[in-house]
Amino acid sequence: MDRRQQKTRDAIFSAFRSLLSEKPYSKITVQEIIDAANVGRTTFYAHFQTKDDLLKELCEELFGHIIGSAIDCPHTHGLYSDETAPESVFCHLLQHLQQNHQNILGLLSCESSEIFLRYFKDSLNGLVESQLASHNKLTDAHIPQDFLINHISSSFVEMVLWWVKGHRKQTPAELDRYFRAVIGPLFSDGTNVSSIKI
Amino acid sequence: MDRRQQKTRDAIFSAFRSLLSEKPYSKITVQEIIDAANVGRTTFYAHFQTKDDLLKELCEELFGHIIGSAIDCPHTHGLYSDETAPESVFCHLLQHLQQNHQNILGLLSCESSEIFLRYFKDSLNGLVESQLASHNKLTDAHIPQDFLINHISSSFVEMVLWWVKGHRKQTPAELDRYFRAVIGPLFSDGTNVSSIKI
DNA sequence: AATAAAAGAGAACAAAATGTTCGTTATCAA
DNA sequence: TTGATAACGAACATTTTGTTCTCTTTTATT
Repeated sequence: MDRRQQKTRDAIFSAFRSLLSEKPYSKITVQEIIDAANVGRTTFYAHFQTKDDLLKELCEELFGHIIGSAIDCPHTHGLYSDETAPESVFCHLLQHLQQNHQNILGLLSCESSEIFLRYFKDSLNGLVESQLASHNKLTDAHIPQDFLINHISSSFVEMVLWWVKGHRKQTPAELDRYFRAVIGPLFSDGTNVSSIKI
Repeated sequence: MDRRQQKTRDAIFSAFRSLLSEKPYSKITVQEIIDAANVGRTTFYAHFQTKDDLLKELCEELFGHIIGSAIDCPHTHGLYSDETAPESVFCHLLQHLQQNHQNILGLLSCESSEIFLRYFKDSLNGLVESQLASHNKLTDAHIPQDFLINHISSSFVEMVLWWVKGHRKQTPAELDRYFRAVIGPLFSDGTNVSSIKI
């Protein structure tokens, strides 16, 4: 790809994210974006059809990468840790999020966070589903599988939101413990809230 | 209040909600609202400062009422049922939602559902907090109280969203069972997913 | 029934934002 | 070096917003 294209694209993304940290998505105009990015109006519309299109492409870039890292990572094994698998997928995700990866947490706490959270949850659903399939330890009390998937990924996303709203006072390991405390009891291997290691 | 005012207000709300079921909030113009409501432009701005203001007032009317009904209802007792309290708060809420109360479920599944879900969750947080206070059976495994409140109300809201997206195939009682199955184990009274009555 | 006050209708308006077109200039890859 | 491509910038029609004005209808009160 032409260097100029990539440069312009990056400048627009950067300006857009900077604006998102200041004001809600709906209040941001194309004019503001191109002023901040220092590109021409024509250039913007050559890259993105609309402002919505820009937002969509940003989401895809961010969450495609973050979930991809969790799936590919060889250190993660299953929903939560045991002797053979020292690190849960979720703990890995939390660490990855905290390592300021393109400041994804900033976007999750911005005024337009709903948009990003929706993308985040949709991305997570696939991950959770595959984890449930490989760790088929569910206590089937006639609870639908997709209800559980939705419950688990929603809980994770909402926990991350709670975390960033509260200025990230906890470490990823602590958060992982909270998460296992509320999600762990749903599995049949005896893990219980009262037996969580602290 | 003058009948004309109430009539106009209702017409605008009604038109707005009808439009929300067709297209996302951001694509709805004031012109469309006043055309559908059959009121003049001046009239709209006499009632609402902006389109955002209209949305806010609609949310307040809807969720203020729905949560108020849960708090006031004498048949609800605590987070989940026992012999002396045949109906949980959440089951009552679900029934109330299903009784097509101003079609609140339609709004929770519309293209702009994020907005309503946020209001819904914020309203619920207060309710959950009061319930936790009166039923102080939490297993305190050094898990912050506000984390749990967030987890519970988020789980409820996300369950409702999952429900309406799946065309409401379950009854409120079934949903209540699902909810207690994933939330119940967090309490110290011995209720466990494997002991849930089916 | 008469009347003053309040509410709405309808047209017109400026301002802001959108998305497009065109000719020109700068930069890239070969 | 040179043809191709990307960006610039100015101008433009269009849409949406929010306001202002005059005129008409409805309401509550006497």
